[in-house]
Amino acid sequence: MNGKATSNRTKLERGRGALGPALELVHTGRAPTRAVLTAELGVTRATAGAVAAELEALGLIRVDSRPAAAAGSQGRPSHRLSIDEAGPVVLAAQVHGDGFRAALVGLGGRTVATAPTCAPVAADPAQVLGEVVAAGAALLRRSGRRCVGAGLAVPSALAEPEGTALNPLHIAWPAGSPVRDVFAERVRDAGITGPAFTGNDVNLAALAEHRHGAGRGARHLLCVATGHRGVGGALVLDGRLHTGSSGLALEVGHLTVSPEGRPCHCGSRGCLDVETDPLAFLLSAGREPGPEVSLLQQSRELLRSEYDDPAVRRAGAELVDRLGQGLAGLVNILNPDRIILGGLHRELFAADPERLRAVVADRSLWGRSGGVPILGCALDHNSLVGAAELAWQPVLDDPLTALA
Amino acid sequence: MNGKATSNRTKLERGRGALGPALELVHTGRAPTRAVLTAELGVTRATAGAVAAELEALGLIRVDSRPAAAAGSQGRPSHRLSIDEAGPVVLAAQVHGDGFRAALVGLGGRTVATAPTCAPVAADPAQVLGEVVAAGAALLRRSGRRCVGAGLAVPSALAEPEGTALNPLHIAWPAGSPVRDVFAERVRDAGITGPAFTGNDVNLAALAEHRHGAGRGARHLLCVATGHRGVGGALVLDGRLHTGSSGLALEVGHLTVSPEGRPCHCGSRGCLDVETDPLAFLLSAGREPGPEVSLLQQSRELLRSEYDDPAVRRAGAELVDRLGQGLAGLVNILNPDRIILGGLHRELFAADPERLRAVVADRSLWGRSGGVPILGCALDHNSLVGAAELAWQPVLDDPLTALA
DNA sequence: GGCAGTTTGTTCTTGCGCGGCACAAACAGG
DNA sequence: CCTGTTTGTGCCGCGCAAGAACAAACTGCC
Repeated sequence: MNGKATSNRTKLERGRGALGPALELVHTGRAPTRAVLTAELGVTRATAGAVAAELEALGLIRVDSRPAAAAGSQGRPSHRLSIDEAGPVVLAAQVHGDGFRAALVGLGGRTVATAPTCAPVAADPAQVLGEVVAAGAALLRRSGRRCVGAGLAVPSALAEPEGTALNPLHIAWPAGSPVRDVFAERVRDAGITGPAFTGNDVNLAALAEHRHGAGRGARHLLCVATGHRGVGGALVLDGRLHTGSSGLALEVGHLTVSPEGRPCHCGSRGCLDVETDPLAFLLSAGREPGPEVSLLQQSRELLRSEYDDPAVRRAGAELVDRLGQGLAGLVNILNPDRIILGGLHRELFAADPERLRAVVADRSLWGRSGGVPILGCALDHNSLVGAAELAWQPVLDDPLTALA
Repeated sequence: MNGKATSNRTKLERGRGALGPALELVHTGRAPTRAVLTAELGVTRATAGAVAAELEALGLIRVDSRPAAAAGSQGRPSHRLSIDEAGPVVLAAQVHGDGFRAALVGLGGRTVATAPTCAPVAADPAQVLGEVVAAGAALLRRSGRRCVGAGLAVPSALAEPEGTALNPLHIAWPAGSPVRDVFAERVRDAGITGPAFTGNDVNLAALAEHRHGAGRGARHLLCVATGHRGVGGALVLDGRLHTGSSGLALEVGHLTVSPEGRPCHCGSRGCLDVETDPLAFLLSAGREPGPEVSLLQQSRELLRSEYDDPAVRRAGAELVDRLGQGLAGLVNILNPDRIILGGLHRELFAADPERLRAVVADRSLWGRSGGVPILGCALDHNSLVGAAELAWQPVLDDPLTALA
């Protein structure tokens, strides 16, 4: 007993520097066993063992002594690594046009508990954020698990480093609301431990897809999505979100994709925003948008149930062509190695994948030689999971300090 | 004597990990003294001293024991750090439409020796690169200094990771020429020690400006330049060139900047390429481009000597407006914290800086709140210096290994 | 000129993270 | 049951850097 404790002490004091990278490997599913961890970290088995033991001692991961399923290869089977199901969680929150919601998310991007969506969103950010944090705090109390931080996804560009919402979309918040500070304050007031972070929803969706979804393994990942009105973009470079020097990067909505197109409030014509969002789809298909459900839902319904209608089909093809034009422009500038589409763009793409791929390849320089892989997003609630990623980041960077 | 040698040994074996960062600080002029180095590295004085001593022992920098000029502050003056003037150099080479040339470049971006420009550029890359390497080798022999690598700047996008020239501009090389391999081979054959690198000239100019020129201190630096025909772009993110996943990033020439504009070979109209290059300027000013000197020289001459002519002035303003439109589009996507212009764009900007600044601020989202600083490039031969940076990079990353 | 105060350089000790090695453990196959 | 292979563990030592104590070089004041 005593000897075991002593050896544990020894282990605990080793491998501090590699702790973060090791946890990130387990977190993103790239280190299923200790042997793989050893190889991925490029360290000795002794160091990897010490690191894994310390992460286990911190309650973050589990090291199975007996490998459940024997690996097909010969030699001694390696210990299986997994996220500790009883480990800490983070509070993830999202505000969007249809309401707001809170969830608890563990390591590995696993949603542990979700509160029902609340609607509508009041005009006062402080009130809404207070309610969503309260919902999260209730989930936390019920779960009895430790909380190490909180993340919030908002449908607005955020000025960096202030964290004020520049253009809240589909919610009646005033532009310039200090959402980052307000959220942090509400989190603190609710007695939730750990730091609080706020990010743009499309950026966070991209981050989540990169770590746990359709973007895994991509070096330069471009995400483009349209929800209700307008188009959002995000870029993950070498595993890190690129938000630009003041948080305004990837404002892709005003790329010109149709010189003769619809007028846009920006003063130009044929912007991606007004040519490829759900409203543009409905108008192109000759439908009158109704007020009862969201434009996105109406568009989805149209695409699903009336795709036989030539007008709908033609409208879809038109939007795909415009979207392809915009993506090609982005490809020429950013040269990503993968593109992920969200919202209506994902559905349009799914309806005719080859058309979009062809347009992008045709309009981008040297697109013929290869072509960028295009995929639909693969995660449910990816903005929520992305918000959780923000909160997990300090733990991934330095577990010892973050959990101290 | 013996004691001194022993203490030197001790110093030499310390501070290995911080060696690269320290050299980079001196290289980029951010560590003029040992005290500043200590602060920038965030280490103790002892460690910084050991690092500086080892870099001096490697022949890379010099540590002046007596500070030349007393600093205005009180306390003991710190030892001055400088690049060792007798230290190693790298071979830098550049090929462009008007010829090719070789130079020797030391640390700190200082050009040590330059061979005269040779013209014209033959159609065979192997021949041209053989000649330019031979010119560099001659410089090396004459200088008697140690060479630790070679870098080449070419006017073409390079496919990564192959290093083949995709679209050689203004030189009669076949598309797809394996310039990186050919250059490396010629360098090896000439008996030049150290690895050989090849990059796009605009990218390398951006890198040089970031480290030694108008881009110093910028986090996200965007460079746009026009030489003879077409427009090139480059992006430095957190000190590293962003070339995209296959080397094709920042192909900015086909951004639409004038929907009703001139037709472009890409099939579209009003591309940045055909609207803002020297040919566009001459045509807009109503001048017939002559064959005797380059389009860039004709444009510069026109701008310098006939700026009183209303037609020239109007043409300049038109180009600035188009360029501003393109830059605004890039700002919306990349959100850089500084923009540097090269070639004719620099001259047009210098002729009326406020006009371009106003257009960019007006056309970019939230441009009013701040506005991106725009500057002309500040370095002579920035592509050449950038090519040298490529060759220095291994030394900056790990001096001990690179010089072994 | 002398003295206090400040900043920097140097030496020595200490700690600790990790590589390397030897050995034990767990599997497959003959 | 033995061999070969792969993985986990305990132990040693090395290299890197922090910290403390001291020396050195300069400013400003008396």
